[in-house]
This record gives sequence, C-alpha cells and structure tokens, in this order.
Amino acid sequence: MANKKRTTIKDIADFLEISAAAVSKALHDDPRISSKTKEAVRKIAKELNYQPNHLASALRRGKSNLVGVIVPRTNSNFFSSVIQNMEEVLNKEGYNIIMTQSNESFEKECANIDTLLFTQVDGIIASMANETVSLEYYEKIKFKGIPLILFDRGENDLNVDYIGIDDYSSSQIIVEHLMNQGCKRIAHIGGYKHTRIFNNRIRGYIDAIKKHGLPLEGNLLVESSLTKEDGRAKMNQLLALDKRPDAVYIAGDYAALGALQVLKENQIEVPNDIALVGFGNEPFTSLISPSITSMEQHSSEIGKLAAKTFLERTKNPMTTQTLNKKILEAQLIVRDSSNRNMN
Amino acid sequence: MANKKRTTIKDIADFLEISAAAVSKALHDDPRISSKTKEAVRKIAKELNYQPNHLASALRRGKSNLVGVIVPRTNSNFFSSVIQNMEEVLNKEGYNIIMTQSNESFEKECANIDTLLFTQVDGIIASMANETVSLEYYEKIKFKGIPLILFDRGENDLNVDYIGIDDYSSSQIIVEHLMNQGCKRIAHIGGYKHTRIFNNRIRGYIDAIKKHGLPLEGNLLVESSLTKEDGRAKMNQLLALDKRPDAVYIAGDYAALGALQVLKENQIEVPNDIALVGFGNEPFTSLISPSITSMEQHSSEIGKLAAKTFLERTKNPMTTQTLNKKILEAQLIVRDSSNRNMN
DNA sequence: TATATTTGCTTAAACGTTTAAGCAAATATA
DNA sequence: TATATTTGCTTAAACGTTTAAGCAAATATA
Repeated sequence: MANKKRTTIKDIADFLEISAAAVSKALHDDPRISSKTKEAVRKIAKELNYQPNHLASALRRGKSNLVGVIVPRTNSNFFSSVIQNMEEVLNKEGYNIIMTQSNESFEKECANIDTLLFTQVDGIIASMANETVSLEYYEKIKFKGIPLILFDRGENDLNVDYIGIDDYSSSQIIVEHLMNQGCKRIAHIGGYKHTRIFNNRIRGYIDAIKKHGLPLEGNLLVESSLTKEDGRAKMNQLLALDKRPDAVYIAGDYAALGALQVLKENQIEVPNDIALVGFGNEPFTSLISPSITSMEQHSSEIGKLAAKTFLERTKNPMTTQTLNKKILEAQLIVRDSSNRNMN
Repeated sequence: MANKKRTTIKDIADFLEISAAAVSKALHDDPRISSKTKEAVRKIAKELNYQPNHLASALRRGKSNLVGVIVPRTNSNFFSSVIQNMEEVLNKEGYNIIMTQSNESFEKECANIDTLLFTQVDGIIASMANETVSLEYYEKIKFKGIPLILFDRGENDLNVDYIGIDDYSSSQIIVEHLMNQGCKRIAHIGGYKHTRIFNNRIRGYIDAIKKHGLPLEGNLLVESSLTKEDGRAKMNQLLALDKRPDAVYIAGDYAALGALQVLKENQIEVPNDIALVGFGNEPFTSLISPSITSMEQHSSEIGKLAAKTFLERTKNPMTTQTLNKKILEAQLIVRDSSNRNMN
C-alpha cells in the first residue's frame, strides 16, 4: 500500500490552516510559536507520518549533517571498531556517517572522495589506502574548506588533524620486549616505506637496534605488502639466511600469521628457536596456537577522538586547519609466540 | 586556502553569459545544446572546480541515487564481501551506498532505518539484526514505497525480495557429510529459532537425522547466541552428557571456534573422537589448527544479486512488491576438523 | 489611557538544481 | 519564395525546507 506523495510541511500547514513557516518553526521548537500550535503540529505530523526531507533542509541550511568516512577495508577488527566508536560520538550530536571503503586502491579512494563531496558531507574522516601516493584528492577536500581528519594511515604533508598511535616508540617497545626474552638477532618484516606509519615503525626498529648494540643488518630488515602470502614469502627469505634471526617483528598480524605457518611447517619452535611479534592485535592472534604477541592500537579511542576532533573543527570553522597530531600510546599484548618465560 | 563560496551552475552561466538552464543541459549532454556550448561549459566547469550539488539535484529530481545498506556488523568477512560486491554493481549504474551497522541491536536498526529514510535513499538493502523480532520499522519502508531487499537474514512475512542460501538443504549436506565420515551421534548447536535462517538450519538438521535413522535427542540439539563464548558453553554442555556425540554441527564459525577450544582443552581428538563443522566460512576457519570445515555462503554472488534486484525494482516501480526469493546453493568446504579420511 | 513591548504568527525569498514550455534564428522542404 | 521543421537557447517554476523581515493582536508599562 505505497502512498505516492510523501507528507510535507505544506500538508501539515494546509491541514491546520497555518503557514508552512509556522509548521517548520513548531517542529524545531521555536520559542515564538505557542505551545498549542506546537502540540497540534506534532500531533498531525505523527498522524500523517511526516518525515522531514533531509535533502531540502540540508540544501537550505547549507549543512548536511553527514560525515564521510573512508577506510581501506571494513572487514578488519581495527577499522570496524574505529567506525563503531565514531558513530557513537557523532550520532549523539545529530550527525550520521557515510562509510566507504577504498579496498587499498588509490583509484577507488579518489572515487570515494568525489562521492562524499558530491553528497555534500560536512566533513571527511579517512585512513589512507596502501596504494595512495598522490595527495591531490585530499588537497581537494581541504580546498573546499571541509574539515578533513586522518587516522592511523595519515600524511604529514597534508597539514590536517591526525589521530594515531606512536609507531616509532611501539617498535622500540617491541624490540626491548624481545631483548628481555633473550633474543639477540631481531629481524623486522616491515610495511612499505612510503606509508608513514610503516616508515615510523622501521625507524623505531633501527634506532632501538642501534641503541642496544644489536646487529643491524640489511638482510634482517625486509619490506613487505604485509599480506599473509607475503608474510610467508618473507619468512622463507629470512630462514634462507646463513645466520638466521632468533626473533622476527612483523608490522602486520596477517603477515605474522603467514610467517608463523612457515615456522611451523619447518618444525621451528616458537618462541624458543624464533620468537614472533605481530602488530594490530587482530582477534585471530589470540585464537591460533601458539597465540601471537601483538600491538593493541586502541581502536575505540581513535574512533572517539577522530569524531570529537571533527566536532571541534566544525564548531570553530574560522581557525585554519593545521597539522594537529593526537598520538596515543600503543600497548603490547604479550602472548605465547614471544613469551619464553612461560615455557 | 579554503574558498568560501562553492562554484554553482549559476557561476558558470554568468561567466559564459548564458542561462543556468543551458549550463545544466550542457552538463547532462542534452542533444539540444550545441557542442560548442557544451565544450565551453565543460571547460569552465573544470576551471572553476565545479562540483554538482547532490542535495539540490536530488531534491529537484525526487531521487537521491543513494542506496541504504543495513548489516548486523561490518567486521565479518561475509558482510563486508557482500557490501563490496553490491557497491561494484551499483556504482556502475550511478548509485552510491550508505552503509550502516545495527550491531545486532533492534534499537540501532530502527535508528538506522530512520536515518536512511531521512537521507531520502532510493532503496534499502538489509540483513536483519539477531535481536529483531518486530517488523513495524521494515513495514514503514514498504509503506513509503521504497524498494526493500533483504539478504541472508530475512523474513517471509514482509513479502519483499530476498536473497540467501538454502539453509535447509545446507544442513542436510552437512549431516550427510558427517555420516560419510562414520559419525553416528550428530549434535547441532543452532542459532535462535526465531531467526528464519537458523530455524531452517535446525529443521534441515532434524529432517536429515530422521531420514537416515540417526538418534534424534533433545539433548543433542541446543540453541545458542553463536558467539565464541556461547560456543564454549554449549560444547561443555554436550561433553557433560552421559552419551557424548561423535560429531557437532554448529550454525556459526565463531561458536565453532569456541567449541574447538573446549575440545582441545579436554584433549579430545578432532575429528576422530568428535568431528566438527561450522557455518559461514569465515577466513579464520582455514587459519587455525585443525582447520574447521565450514559452509561457504557465496557472499559475492549474494551482494551482486541484491544490487541487481534493487535495480530491477527501481526500473519497474509499478509492480507491487511481492515475496520473491532467490536462493543459492551453499558449498561445503571440507577441512581437517571433519575429515577422518586424511588421518 | 497612551505608548512600548511581547507574542504568534505570515510573507517572501532563498538554497542549487532540473525541466516543461516557448521563442527566435537557422535550416529544410515544397 | 513561402511555409515547416529543427536548433539552440531562455524563461519561469518547482523540489521541500528555513529564515529574515514584518505585521497585527495581545499584553505590559508608564
């Protein structure tokens, strides 16, 4: 029983024989409208099943109350938790979220940005795709004067708000943890250097190794796409070395999983022969055997902070956007794959 | 360098000293506009960085080209794959997706529906929350005359399009697979009976057990929320029975994982003492040891079909919505947890 | 009682786009 | 050459809402 015409403010106005303006004001609880009229309007609005037309009000007010979100993918615990927490904060303030995923593709990311701008979002909160190297599309957002907030995968050059963890010191914490377990040759399977967070993890690894006088060899530091498959490949590469490492720190959990499989297949004992540490604290790290030590990135905190940062920007639109970093401490969750004391 | 005013059609019109209508038509490649004018408009549009205002055009055309999607959660491989494939099909036709998640909460689901209706989506594609028992909010969508397409978790009573797998026959396939492995006492940890898909799996289990003359006992059939924790609890419950089952078919992979943990903790050999089958083919089922046999639900196919169904509905708006089911065959992926032949 | 203020609305315009209707100039047809 | 058709635009109105400006009636103040 689909009714052709939707109920509009005009319908309510006609029914009550008042002006549309009065109805609009009544619905927004304007102090200059009598409570008698307000009640009547609310009653009829309900009876006629009135639903405000977002397009019209957004067009008129020049504000859509929509926030665009771009993530590399949603089927990761980290990103879906971030989004859930952003939603919680933003919903309370009357904003809704439009989620898009880039699937790590630069092209898709650009298309997403166009879609979001086209939909007239009031702001964009994004984490960059692995592929992204050119920033022109993000500059476009800034040029439009729309708040842009980056999280996790950000970029200093954009000079916008950023929320993330301290990747550099995270690496230091991991290296020191492995040293405390008695490891003396620590390898690092890192992400792509052009992505800032992975570059920071690599720098943190190098500096920590140097600081503690451990061997820093080119062979022990490899760059990876951090997929499970590449984790396998890079682990095999490390096992083929004349002098094998006795610990491997891997900048992503999926790659760590692939590496662990290779170690198991080669009957290498984890953590006693080779200790393993991942990054991201994906749920499966605690599910498999041995469970994988990993870095918790405080996804819920990041989501809430990103949302709050957007709200602040929106409340103070006059201030020009500047590089404003909010850096959280990551937390190492020690599990069997690197815990030699437990064995 | 944020520019206050966005470029509008009017700006282009003023610049070229033609009417706004001509600009609009030029941008839409209207045959009655000269190619000379079209070129000039396109050139200036680009120069002035013109971005069409979706709100205005949607308001005028009475069509937003947005499709709302509601899923219980996005951090599941099934749902995120469904969404990715829907997006692919819909983007090609000029539609964009607004994703929302209900977190399995009925209240959140209702709020999501309101948001989507408010945003004036042209259609809604949804999979229901576990909690959902009342259908009034979904009736609201139908009443508005907006196409509603359900997938995976649907409901016959709504009389709308539905895309999903054949849960009933899936159960039969699983039971028969376990019989072929020599299992004689097959238990089922099912989902909530009030959810149609879980009810169908339960019915399929019961009928298959009956058909093959296996013991059908109340103790062997338990209802569960299908979380990992509840999977543990229900597995413990089954182990406490006087006559333990020699196979357990669990209607969700997370619960299957919990159950597997309990079996390992009790030094019960899988699959030889107790064989295990899950449902959903979540990626981790192949990652853990032993890997878990599970049902693949063809998420990409479901996503594409749901999108195509929406497009059909939109092209033929005259036809009243009726119950129109598209049922796909699920596929059993046999892994170590139920493969006795391999040991 | 005369004036000032407040209350409760209305009028009219605007947000940026699309589209039906129409008109003048250019071109085709008889 | 006269009429019909086509081309390439313009004009004006509309989508549904919000809001500045304003006005009459009611109430407060002097």
